[in-house]
Amino acid sequence: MGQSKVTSAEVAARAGVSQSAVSRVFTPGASASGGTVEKVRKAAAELGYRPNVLARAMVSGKSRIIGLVVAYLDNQFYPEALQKLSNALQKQGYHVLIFMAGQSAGDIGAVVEEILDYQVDGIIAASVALSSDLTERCRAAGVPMVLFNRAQDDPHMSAVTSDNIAGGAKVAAFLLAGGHRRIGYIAGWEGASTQRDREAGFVQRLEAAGVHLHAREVGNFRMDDAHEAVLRMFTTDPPDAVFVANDHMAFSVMDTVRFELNLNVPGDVSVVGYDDVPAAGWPAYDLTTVRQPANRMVAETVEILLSKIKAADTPARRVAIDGPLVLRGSARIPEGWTE
Amino acid sequence: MGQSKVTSAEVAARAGVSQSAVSRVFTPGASASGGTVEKVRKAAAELGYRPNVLARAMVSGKSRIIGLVVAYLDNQFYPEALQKLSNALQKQGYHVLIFMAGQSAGDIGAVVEEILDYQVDGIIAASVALSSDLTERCRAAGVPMVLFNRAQDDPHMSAVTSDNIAGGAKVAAFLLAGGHRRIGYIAGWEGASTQRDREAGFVQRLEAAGVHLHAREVGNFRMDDAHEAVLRMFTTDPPDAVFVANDHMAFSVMDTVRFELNLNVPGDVSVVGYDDVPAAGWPAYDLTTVRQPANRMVAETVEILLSKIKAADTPARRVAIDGPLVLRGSARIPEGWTE
DNA sequence: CTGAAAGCGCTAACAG
DNA sequence: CTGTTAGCGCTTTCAG
Repeated sequence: MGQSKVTSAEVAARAGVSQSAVSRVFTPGASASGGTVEKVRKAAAELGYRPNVLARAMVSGKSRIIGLVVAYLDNQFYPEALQKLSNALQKQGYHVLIFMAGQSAGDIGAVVEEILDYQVDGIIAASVALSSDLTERCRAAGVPMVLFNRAQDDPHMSAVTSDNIAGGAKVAAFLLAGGHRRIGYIAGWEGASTQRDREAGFVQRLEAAGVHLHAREVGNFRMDDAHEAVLRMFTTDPPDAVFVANDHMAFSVMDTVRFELNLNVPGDVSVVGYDDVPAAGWPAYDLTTVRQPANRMVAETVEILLSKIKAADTPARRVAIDGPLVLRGSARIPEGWTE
Repeated sequence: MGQSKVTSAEVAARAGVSQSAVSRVFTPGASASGGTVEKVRKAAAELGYRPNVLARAMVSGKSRIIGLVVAYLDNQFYPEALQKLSNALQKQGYHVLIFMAGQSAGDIGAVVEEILDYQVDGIIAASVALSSDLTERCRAAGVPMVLFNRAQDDPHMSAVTSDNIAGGAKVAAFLLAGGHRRIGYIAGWEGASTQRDREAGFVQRLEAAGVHLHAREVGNFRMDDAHEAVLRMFTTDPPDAVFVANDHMAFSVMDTVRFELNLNVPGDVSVVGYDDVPAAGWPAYDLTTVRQPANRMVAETVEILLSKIKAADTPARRVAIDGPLVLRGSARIPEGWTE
């Protein structure tokens, strides 16, 4: 069968030029005369030649592969991000090698090693926390990394998130303005910076108005945990509003409140989420939520990563992008509220 | 900086053996004495050595990379599949290089070429149709390919789907048993084999009972198109049941029927979907649907692909896996119905 | 079992 | 601009 694998040498032979001439024609920073280019292109086309990316990677040291670590694809925010990330990178001539990380921290280490084995040009870690020796390992290997939708204390680690503190504060202000005073919070996984920041911004703003959190339960960013959490929260002295750390859990919260507790949303209780995933806009939920500006987050991530790839000495950047509170029907809207 | 990139030669030097000895220790089909293995492993550990996958790929001709082409990650079925696919492959020592395909057919060609450039060991095409010259191109390149959740007429092309014809038939039988006679169908994108098969199985079973499709509109597997489609379908002589070609559209259909048409589901109209994505089980939709057995589909896909990689002469296989109709609350359940 | 040697396909100096 | 010459880091004969 036609195991075609055409090499540059074969093209060279057919074009009557040297092998390196062929290489030059296919190398962006080229330098070949019009005649050569034409002859080579013709021969290449006839033979169906395409440069072997791996061989190129070996010698150039650039694989044009970006390793992407992801954990949960269940939360619709991630597939969306993955798609945008992949598209943006593709547009720049890079491709994404996917690594599914288990939740365990030890597991993550193995995953990073595997990534490094592929000589990736960079790593994007979405929704995962890296230990400091892991980040050190990457630095040692000379592979830039940027955290997506998660931040870390290490100032040398680039990270792109939405402005979770401001987001949490917005929700607090909104709920307060709506007249809510018995406000509950369903937390995400406590190891996540996003969870901590959303809660911090939220609580701070509440406290600033002299309002204390009425109730707090942990949902770990999981629907089932969120389900249990709401049930606990409503057993005694139910809140009149609940801020849920992400939309994914908020759907479960709304369903539980409506169909198990038989309460009306937003009549009996207002629900606000975070992310603005597609389903938040579906009429069945119509969830008021803080939008994570995925497009801008992706653009920033790609830009930071690529500049670090181009110049290793580019300083780390930590970006928190502001996202709007999207007003929908799951929470009472204060009269005259505008933002 | 510690651009560590340790090579096998360095390990060899430190271990006091030849470079090829190091290679053997790290090559599965090895053959090295216990002493050598130990010395090498020790030196490698001390230096933090790991074989360069790309270099290995160059000489061995096996990159252990699988190219995955995907189009829509909006339909939750795909992220789920991607996750399972990636995990299963990872378990076998392979990794997934993602390629987002635009919808245009010409675009797909470019994507496949790019994939080939990476010397992938195999290709999984999810939810995309390949032209025959493209499949020919892959065959010529000696790269096996299997279609996931989409089939093609070409008998030489391996494909894994659920049994869409049987699934469609199940829905028809169920709706008929429920006493429905004015049955509508919202089609997916007509270029998709899944769409055609689901409809064929559905209509055949209906016809067998002497029932004609009451109405038919096209939703293209898109929520917005589905929205328009339902609206059209209900303007005159509305159906009392609707089979929607996938869950993704079914959510839009349910929302439209409930919140725009102010009809009751399943009171006024039964709705049945296809896929059984996570959201179908959420109380807000509680969608009766045909389950696509993702785990088994993934297992089959991986198995077919890997055996083709191991032995190029492995014949193509076309698998259609049966999935159950999952009974929930969006459609009237016939009395005494059991399946 | 082990080392030496020959490349995989390509890019990057290096002289012309 | 072009051809020649080295390798990238590794696996794989081939002798020993």
